[in-house]
Order: sequence, then structure tokens, then C-alpha cells
Amino acid sequence: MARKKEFDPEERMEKARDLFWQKGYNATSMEDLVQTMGLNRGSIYDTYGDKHSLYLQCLGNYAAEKLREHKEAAMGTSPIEKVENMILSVVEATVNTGKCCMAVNSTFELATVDQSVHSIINNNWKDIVNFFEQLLTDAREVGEISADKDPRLLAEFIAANFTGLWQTYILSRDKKQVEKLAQFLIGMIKN
Amino acid sequence: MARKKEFDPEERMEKARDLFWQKGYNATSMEDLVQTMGLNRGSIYDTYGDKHSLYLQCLGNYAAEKLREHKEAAMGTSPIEKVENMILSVVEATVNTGKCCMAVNSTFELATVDQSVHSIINNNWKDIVNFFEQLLTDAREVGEISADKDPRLLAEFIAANFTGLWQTYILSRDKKQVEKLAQFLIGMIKN
DNA sequence: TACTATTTAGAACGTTTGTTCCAAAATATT
DNA sequence: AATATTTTGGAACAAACGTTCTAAATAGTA
Repeated sequence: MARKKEFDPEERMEKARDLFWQKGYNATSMEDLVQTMGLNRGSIYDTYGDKHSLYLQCLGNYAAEKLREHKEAAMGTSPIEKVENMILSVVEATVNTGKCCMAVNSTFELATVDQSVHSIINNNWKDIVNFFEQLLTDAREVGEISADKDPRLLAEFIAANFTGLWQTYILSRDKKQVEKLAQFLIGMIKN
Repeated sequence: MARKKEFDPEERMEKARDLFWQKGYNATSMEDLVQTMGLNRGSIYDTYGDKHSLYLQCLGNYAAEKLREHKEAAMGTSPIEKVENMILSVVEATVNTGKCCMAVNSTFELATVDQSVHSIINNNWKDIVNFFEQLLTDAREVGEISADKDPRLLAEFIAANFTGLWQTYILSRDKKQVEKLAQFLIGMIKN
């Protein structure tokens, strides 16, 4: 029998993912990936396929992890508290790491021209909106938000606002600014 | 004396701008630009400088035109009506052309790594927010929005929501979906 | 009409791109 | 210890990249 892989494919993929996350798809070269992943060209092609295929795997990995993190952040004793904590957790992660959402970056760089990318992001987006919708439906049943509000629409509104928060952060690089906007959003949901 | 330019530099730049708008900076090659602008390589370099310089001019041109369009869309007999019409006009332009905001695309593709790009977009962003702020201040004085609302914060919130609307449109490609979100935003502003 | 400054078209430049290939190194089993 | 199988590092590839350069075409002036 032959050798086994000397590296952990998942671990090295995360290095690639972080690089794509930071630089974007087109600005990241194969040479960059070889350096950052600490792998040989051949090993990369053998393990992940070509650059585009590797990117899709990174994006899928990111999307799955992000959804998990959203659900983890949904702590609290009441549905609306869970929604609030999810929003605050996104803001916290953004200002702590200085990085915005890879899926959103990818939306604006690639989703209009790359069907595979669009599909991955859109599914992830729907998952997140669905999760919000469930929480908001619960919140309405408990009477935390008024009965005349549409949970689906509100869920989409919150998700769309994340993107607005990220853009604001990229331009302002101002932690407090983003926190203020998030609090404003939370206030709007509750009333 | 010598020849004069046979083409209109501004008109050709707009062709380049539309291409960058559609494909993004990195995915647009100099060869693409030569074809689309209908100009010789030498003429491009001579008139606009290198690719990056041409891009900055396109982005600046776009930003100025966008601000002008925003102000033009601010029609109405009352301040809040002007704000509402600005929002509706953005949605209309988006679903009619199928294109989102070039500056927002650029924000997520380049603004984190390119200082010149960041500067152009940030200034344009501030101009738009300032314009909203003025209208909302007027609206508050007239009593169209409640006195406890901060015009500046509300202005930033609306501007951030544009980005959310664009992202929603890219993913859903659903005119009605975006219009619903816009109406929801307008409702939130008024209450 | 001759002259001259400038634009024009496209060849050519050296890099960098993504990808493939191959010989050498390595390891789990026999 | 020998064998078999796979990984590994790096050379090699053609194509595409952004940019520069040159020679011919052009048009305003004298």
C-alpha cells in the first residue's frame, strides 16, 4: 500500500478560504495559494481540482460554518432576544476580525456572472432567512412583536441589513458607527 | 499643427465604465477594454493612463453621475416625499437595468485593499448621506418624522439599506421582492 | 503642396497566469 | 527488507496579462 496524505485537506482548505476571503477570487493567484496553503501545486490540483473548484469548496465551507455560527449565536430566553444576539454577534465578529462576510464579497464580485457561486450563496442566504423567519414567527406568537408584522419580510429585511452593516464598516472602519446602526435596526424590529 | 482627437474621451470612458461595472475591475482585461471602447491600446494609455488610472476615472465619473441622479430623483412637495422618491428611483433603476451600484460592487471587490478606490467611494457615500440628512432634518422640522429620531443616523440607515436591496436583487433577481423590501423600509422611516 | 505634430494600428515586450507533467521521495503492506 | 502505490517538489507549458514601442496614416498650418 501507499502513503497517506501528510496534510489535513480541510485545514489547508481553510487557509485557502481565508486568502480568497481577504483578496477575492480574481485577485488571488495560484502562486498565492501555493504559498499560503503550504502545498505543492500538484497536491492542490490532485486534492481540490482547479482554482475555481477549490474556490467553490472554500465558499461552501464558509457558508456552512457561517450558518452554524448564526445558530450558535441565537442564545437567549426569548425568540426576540435570540434575534438580537444574532445581530450583535455579527457586528462583534466583524469589528473584531476586521473582515466582512465572504459570501457577500462573493455576491458582488461573482454572483452575477457565475451560476455556481450564485447557487451556493443563494442557498446559504435562504437558510439564514428561514432561520430568522422561524424565530420571528415564534416572537410574534409570544407577542414580542406586533401581530401585523410579516415574519418573512422582517427576516429578509434583517438579512439585507447585514450587508448594509458590512458596507458601512468597510467605508467607515468605525466600530461605534456600525454598533449604532445595529442598535437602530434592533430598535426598529422591536417596535 | 497636428491632428485633433477623433473621439470623445468622455463618451469612450463611459463605455469602459459600463464594462468595469458589469465585469468588475480584475475580471476586465485591457483587451476587453480595447474591444469595447473601440480604441487602440496606445490611444487608451495616452488619454487615460494605465488600467488602474482609467478605472479610477470611470469610478469617479460614475459617482458624480449617481449623486446627480439621486438629487434629480428627489422630487416632491415635502421632504419625506423626496426621500421616498429617491428610494423608489433606486429600485426602479435597478430592476429596469438589471444592474446594481458600481460603487457598491467596487466596495466589496477593491475598497479594502485599494486606498484610492476607498477614497472615491467614501466621499461619494458621504455626499449621499449628507443629502439624505438634510432632507430628513427638514422632514423633522415640518413634523413628518418624529422629533426623537436622529436625522444623521436615519440617513446612514437608509444608505446602508440600499446596499441590502442590491444584494437582495442579485440573489433573488425578483423585482417584486425588492419593491416589497423598499416599501417596508419607507414604512419604517415614516413611523 | 509641403511640412509637422499627433493619432493611429498593431507588433512586440517581459511577466504572470492557470495548468500539466515527471522524476524522486516516502510509507503501509507483504 | 522489498515492494507497490501515492505524494511531493519543481520544472515546463501555452495562453493571457498589462504595457511599451514603432512605423504609417492623418490633418491643421504655412
